Amino acid sequence: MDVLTLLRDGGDPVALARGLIGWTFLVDGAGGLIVETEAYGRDDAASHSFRGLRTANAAMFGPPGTIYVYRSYGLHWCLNIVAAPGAAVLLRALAPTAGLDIMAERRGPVPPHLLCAGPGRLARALGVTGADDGASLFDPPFALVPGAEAPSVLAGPRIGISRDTERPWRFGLSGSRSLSRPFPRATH
DNA sequence: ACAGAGATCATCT
DNA sequence: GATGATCTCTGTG
Repeated sequence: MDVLTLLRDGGDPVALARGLIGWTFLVDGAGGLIVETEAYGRDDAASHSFRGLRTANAAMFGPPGTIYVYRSYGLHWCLNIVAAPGAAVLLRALAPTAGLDIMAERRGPVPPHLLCAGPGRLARALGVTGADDGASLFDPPFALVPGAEAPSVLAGPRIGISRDTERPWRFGLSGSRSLSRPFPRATH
């Protein structure tokens, strides 16, 4: 099942998270290669959707392709793409390829490979905020460009969670320097 | 290189 | 009152 079919018909967030590695994500022309993602399911104790529909997580229950933005630790914004109602993919890191100047402006003096190396950094660099919550991936300013070929993808446990910590639902582009953290016990 | 703390707020207990 | 799908800065080895 390819990414476009998953996004059109809705489907497994794990398949979408893995499939998005190597694609390019842009907001207003700024962004880069998706090098790190995480999947969150509907019946997944680590997921914001686990306790059901709330005002803050309503966008996560929208149709496939809905943008779900939440505030993390009271101060960062993090961006998800809905795979199916209650299931989504967290975009954790990009390798910057476009709009480096505007992203550097938003992020301050950091090395280019760290501009989007982490979910909070990524949202900051792309200018994504709570105002984007509920928007559609298929409409401007968002854009998703297919990857060239099947990349080498690493998998490992998700980061920063305290429940269902062992599911290998974090995915990364092998060899990328823009990962938020390395994959210690990485598997293909 | 690694560890710890502070920032900051909606939601949950 | 505690807890996060985090980041940055600071202190120490």
